[in-house]
Amino acid sequence: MIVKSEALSSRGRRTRAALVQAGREAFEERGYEAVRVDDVCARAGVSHGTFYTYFGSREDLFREVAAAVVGEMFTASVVGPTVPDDPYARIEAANLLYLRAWAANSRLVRMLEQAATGDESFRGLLLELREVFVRRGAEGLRRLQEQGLADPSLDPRLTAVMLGGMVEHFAHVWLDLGERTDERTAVAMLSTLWARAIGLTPASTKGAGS
Amino acid sequence: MIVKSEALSSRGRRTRAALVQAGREAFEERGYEAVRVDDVCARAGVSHGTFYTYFGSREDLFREVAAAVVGEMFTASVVGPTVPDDPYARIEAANLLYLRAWAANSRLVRMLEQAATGDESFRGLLLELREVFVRRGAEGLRRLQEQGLADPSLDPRLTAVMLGGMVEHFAHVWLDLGERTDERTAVAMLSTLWARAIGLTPASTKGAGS
Amino acid sequence: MIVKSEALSSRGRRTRAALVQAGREAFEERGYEAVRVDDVCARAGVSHGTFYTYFGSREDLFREVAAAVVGEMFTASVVGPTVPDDPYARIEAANLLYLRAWAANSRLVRMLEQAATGDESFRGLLLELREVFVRRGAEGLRRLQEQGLADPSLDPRLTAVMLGGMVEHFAHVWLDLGERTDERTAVAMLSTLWARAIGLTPASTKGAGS
Amino acid sequence: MIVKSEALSSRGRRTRAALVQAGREAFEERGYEAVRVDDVCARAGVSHGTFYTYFGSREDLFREVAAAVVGEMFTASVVGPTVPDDPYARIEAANLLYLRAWAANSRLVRMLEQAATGDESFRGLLLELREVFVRRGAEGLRRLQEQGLADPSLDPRLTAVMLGGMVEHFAHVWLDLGERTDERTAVAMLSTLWARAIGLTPASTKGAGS
DNA sequence: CATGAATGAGTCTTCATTCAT
DNA sequence: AATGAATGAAGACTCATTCAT
Repeated sequence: MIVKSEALSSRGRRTRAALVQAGREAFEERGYEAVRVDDVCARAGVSHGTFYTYFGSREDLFREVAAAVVGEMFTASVVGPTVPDDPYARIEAANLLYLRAWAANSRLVRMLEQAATGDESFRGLLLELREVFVRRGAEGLRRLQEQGLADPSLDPRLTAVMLGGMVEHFAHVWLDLGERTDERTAVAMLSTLWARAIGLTPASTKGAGS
Repeated sequence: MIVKSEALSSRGRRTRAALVQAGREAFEERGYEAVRVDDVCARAGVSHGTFYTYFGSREDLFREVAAAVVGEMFTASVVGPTVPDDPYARIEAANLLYLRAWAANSRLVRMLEQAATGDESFRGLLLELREVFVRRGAEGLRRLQEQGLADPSLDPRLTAVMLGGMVEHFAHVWLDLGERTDERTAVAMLSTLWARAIGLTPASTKGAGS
Repeated sequence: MIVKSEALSSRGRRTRAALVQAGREAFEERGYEAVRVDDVCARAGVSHGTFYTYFGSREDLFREVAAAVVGEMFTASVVGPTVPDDPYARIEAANLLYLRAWAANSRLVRMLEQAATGDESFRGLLLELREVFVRRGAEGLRRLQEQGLADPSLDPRLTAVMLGGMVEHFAHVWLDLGERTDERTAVAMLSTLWARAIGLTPASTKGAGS
Repeated sequence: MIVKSEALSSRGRRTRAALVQAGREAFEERGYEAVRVDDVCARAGVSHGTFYTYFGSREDLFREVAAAVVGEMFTASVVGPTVPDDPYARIEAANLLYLRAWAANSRLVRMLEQAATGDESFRGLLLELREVFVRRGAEGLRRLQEQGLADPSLDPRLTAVMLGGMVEHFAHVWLDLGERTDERTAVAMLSTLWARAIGLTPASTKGAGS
């Protein structure tokens, strides 16, 4: 049972939003299983009875948080209007956004993965999230192939899954596991590897070593 | 409190091993948090009380299981004695083992990652696991660089982190999230991308598209 | 705290009546303990808060509903002005009304019995209800005894308790437990048994078998 | 989830029996809804965790108690080997046992009725209980009819439902609602009414008034 | 060593009731 | 009068862990 915001007074909307925000922070900090409904309530400054006015369970809250996160990732990773002309620069721009999107929500996406293990609806959300990123990557590659700038023999989808996974995974290693690099170096490196892997032709594929 | 096998009678050793095996299966199937001590005992065919003869807690059991898994991954991923001469073939051989190692234990490693979130010792184990794979990858690259076969400007460690992550992540996507490919194609693709990314020079870098 | 109708505006009276009616339906359908104040409010189309404008608690509402039911049963079971001359016909007429009265409120009277277990005031109401029916039955019998139409050795009160109980109980079995008969047969049978039991003398005591 | 006695050690059996007994007393005293699992545990002298070793819920416990009660009623109401020759005496003997059986368990049967409202399995148990008593009554009547001792036009089942209901209901009124009579008078009266109602012929149908 | 009964801390969840608007 | 957000007491249930046998 989830009570949607539209059905609420402004006070209700505020309380609900506070719970979602508190939940997001709590999940982020402690992990899904470790979060108690009461933790969330305390953080949001409401009694635990109030929680159940808006959500039927911790799972319902997480569903909401996860949906918000996925939505944000979609938004945040759209390459803006000023697309560079240079293909390599375009890859780099995409990777920067891509890396930031995953990095910003690394913990929560991991949680979503856990949750997806036992719940079909979470699994659906997760697959949807991946699919958007994969499709974008695949389309980018296909365009380059059509322009004769990338190896036409590569399967766009599989390539996108793999190289996209490289970025996503690096975001996790970087932030959650403490691999030490600065963003600039990371993006340069990811982009170099990506560009070379797809056989990007122009001279723009320069080294990006340490 | 963990009672080590060495201190036990053969009957005790058998019971203990049954618990570890049962725990491993249970964790694999249901995830860390969802596994009850009783589930493990039932699966192992012993009473609850017996569990505490050997392990102080569910966490202790998981520690043991995780250590076993990590050990197996180390062993399983060592490229055998018949190393091919061809650098690309070497990369491919390594990727095959690498992919299989991650795929075989994908779920448990994910669990270890969760556990690492809240527990330093699990974090240590996880970092150790990653470090071994990263170091191997980095050394392989360094060797190629020294032989003038790979781009010398690439930072070996960071490259290994990223490309290794690509393989590891693909194992997860492939097995846990149902991305549909056969192993042969996957390994060919991963190896192609890897080889190109590091600028492997010989003609051995052939296409591996769909 | 119960706010009586007299003290209310006509709008208030309407709201109050809606709550009583909704409560009656809810109690009937789901049983006392299973009814939530919110169910009643939803059914009455008012907010929870409003409930407490009129009633201090669910118990207060039930008290009101029970009183209404008891009142109706008193009214409904009064044998009308056209009393038949024939004693058997009179018994039959009374039994018909009696059966209908209990049948119409079977569930609510059962609830009242439950409530009476733990609350003196409900117990009082219940005893009052029974007493009215018992007294009526006893008086009927006494009149027949005085007229020499019924066995004078029967204790009127105890007989009324028992035979009245037979009717009341049958109403319950019939409606709540699904004993299958039609009303006509049931009334004929109850009346036959009743008439014979009190030794009603005239030839009017005809059979009423299947 | 109910753990059956057979699967338990003698200590377990004792604990389980204590819970059933405590539950029975608690239900009897306070009514189904008012009984807390903790009440039962306290009464049985065990922690509330222990309760769940044997029963999955309060409902499970009640199911067990109810089954025991129904079983006892079956046993207790069987007319012994020394059946009197006289039909009236037989009716009286049966009514005595019948009245005692209902009286001894009046409260619990009422509870079973409540429970039957919302749960099919309880409803089944209740109907089974009633059916046994109804069938016995009906068979007794049929035998008398065959012997030419009772009105052959009466439908045995319906008659048994009604007259049996009279006894059952009187047990309730007598014990739970405080109708004041002694057992001897009650049984005499019930038997007289019963005998006359079915048109028992012999002279043995003597008055039983106050 | 193995057993399984017992324990009780920890959580979730419900719902009657209050109260500011 | 009516609303509905907020409250928190009350209870159900789970499960890791202990311990007597």
